[in-house]
Amino acid sequence: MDQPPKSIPTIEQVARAAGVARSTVSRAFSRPGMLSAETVAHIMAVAGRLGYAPNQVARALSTGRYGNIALIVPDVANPFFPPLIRAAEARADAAGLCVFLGDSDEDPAQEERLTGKMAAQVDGFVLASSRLAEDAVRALRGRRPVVLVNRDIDGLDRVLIDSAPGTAAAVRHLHELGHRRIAYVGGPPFSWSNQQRRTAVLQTAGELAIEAVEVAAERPSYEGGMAAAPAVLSARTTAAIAFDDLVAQGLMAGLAGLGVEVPAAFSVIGCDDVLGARTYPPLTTISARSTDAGRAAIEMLLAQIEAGPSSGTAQRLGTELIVRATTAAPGPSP
Amino acid sequence: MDQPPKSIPTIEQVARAAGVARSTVSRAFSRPGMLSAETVAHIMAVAGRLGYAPNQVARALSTGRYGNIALIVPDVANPFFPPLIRAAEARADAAGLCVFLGDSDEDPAQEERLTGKMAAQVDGFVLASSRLAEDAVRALRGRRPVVLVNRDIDGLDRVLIDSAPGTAAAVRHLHELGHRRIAYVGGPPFSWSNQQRRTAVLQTAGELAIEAVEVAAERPSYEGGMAAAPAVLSARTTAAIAFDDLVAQGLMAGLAGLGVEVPAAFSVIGCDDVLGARTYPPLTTISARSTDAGRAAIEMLLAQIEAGPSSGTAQRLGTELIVRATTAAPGPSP
DNA sequence: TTGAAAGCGGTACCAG
DNA sequence: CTGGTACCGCTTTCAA
Repeated sequence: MDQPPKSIPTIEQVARAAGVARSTVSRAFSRPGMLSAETVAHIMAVAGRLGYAPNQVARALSTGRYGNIALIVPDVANPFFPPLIRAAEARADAAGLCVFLGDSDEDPAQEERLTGKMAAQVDGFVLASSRLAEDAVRALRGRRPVVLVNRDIDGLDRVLIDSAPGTAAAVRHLHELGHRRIAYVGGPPFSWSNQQRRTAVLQTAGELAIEAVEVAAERPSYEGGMAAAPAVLSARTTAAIAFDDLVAQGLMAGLAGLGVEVPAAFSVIGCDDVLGARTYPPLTTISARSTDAGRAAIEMLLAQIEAGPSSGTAQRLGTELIVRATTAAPGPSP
Repeated sequence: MDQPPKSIPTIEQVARAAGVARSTVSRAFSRPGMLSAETVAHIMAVAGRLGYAPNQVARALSTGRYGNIALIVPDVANPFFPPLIRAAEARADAAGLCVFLGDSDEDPAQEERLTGKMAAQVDGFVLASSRLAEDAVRALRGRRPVVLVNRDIDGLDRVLIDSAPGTAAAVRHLHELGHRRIAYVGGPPFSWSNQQRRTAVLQTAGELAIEAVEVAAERPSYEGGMAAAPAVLSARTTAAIAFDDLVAQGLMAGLAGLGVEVPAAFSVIGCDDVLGARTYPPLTTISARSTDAGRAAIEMLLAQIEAGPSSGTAQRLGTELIVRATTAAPGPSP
């Protein structure tokens, strides 16, 4: 009983229904200013009634502009990315672009496959936390406009979430509370973000003349944070700044399992603010601005698509400390 | 010093250089079996020398097959969706398709805009928890293959995560623990998922002859759950099943704020298992299988793209209870 | 086995 | 301001 899917309306059908030429309909959509207001209104009404939308593929064929962009992330399920994706999507949509999403599964080869497949139908790429080798990125940007997020390659447009200010504020906050020996529970050693945070902790601690020790979380995950709890304690610290919120959350769980109360006996600070105030107690953390990053990346890409290859600008997004309830003055030593 | 991008070769140039017709070149690439071996070899050689590759967009315009699909979700940042998106992406990618991601922002109008924009460049749609009116969905499926996730429209292909078994198991679990009066903290009244969970709670409670009261969370969020805590307590229940993990998490926070310990004084069960074991204590919950749902949806869509419109199959995914640490025998009444 | 030509759905130039 | 028409690059009958 199924109707054969009635084909989607074309510009021709709209033109006929509206009693105008195809070119007029085309103009109503791309350059309405060229037409009289009534004509536009009439055409739009007819188009709306028919459920017409310009066919991007046909348009692309004739203009060489695709109206699509690609967004590649290493792992959609990592809570850092969804807000970024959402913001990028929204901004691109506002500019009339459709978004291809690619998940590289943290794998450079996969990322390269994806970019290759998509390059033929997009006007540009946003690569978030790209795992690609530097020359692969450069090669891609030779074909299409590219914007990087949290990856620092000279000569390319990029938006960098600079966690240094927030991290420094976190160390100061701990210092003011009275902590004199703190831990940094680190993430992936070669990650740009990790290096940045680590450096900020060490440097600020140095300036304040307090001790900072580094404890590695074998993986930047809840489990990794949990497993780091004993090491953090045995390092005789009274507070820890974690690579990200997940690690912080795991650390809190590990601490709780060891009978150490947060924040009474130990203070914890996360990073990225992906958990909101949803932990108990609510986690003090460093803002990540992934939403801003997503939007900014699209804006840079749009500019590049408009104006041609840019000389490669780095846009830095500041961060700050969000004090909630996992930090307090150091308690009696455990 | 940038070379002006040397325009990429077209089929026409290859044809001329090879001294054959365009159609012959076309066949060399799409149906080489139709040509003599020498012709093919010759054309391929010339094409190789010129660096020619068929233009996908032009090909799509003439064949009507795009090699793309669209996936629309109400909110990328809702933790239920990323695993689904990830799985769908992976499955589609394995089939050689690129995925457009759309975020409807919970808004039917926006969802309609997105589908309209994408319809002209995709071979089909997956609508997850679609907010579209039923006839809008039907209209869309009139134009393109469509698969629904967690939306039950007769005659359409759909994959439904059936939380009834898991929910029933949750009620039984509570009953075995000794609870005799429990609460269901509900979600959006018209949501298919909510109705299903609510029904399962009420029915199973009836079968076991225990009392179940419904408490509405004004919003299916952490805050909503938190705000429901007083109501849950004043209903004199000793345990609650929440619409989803976020609500459960909020409820736990609300309870903690009221000085009620979980699970000693009150038991809590979530739904969807989006938090893993990452709450403290780890949340007992009902599995959601969103990963399976994402993969299954793509598979149904592929089948539909291959074989033409289906008669509309519902694929149901079972669920089960995951017992962690937020449930225990009822404590002394608060 | 190969060539010629008619689209696919738009855009943009050229008249009027 | 609007209509007519030649493309965009490729696929696909239809003939030869």
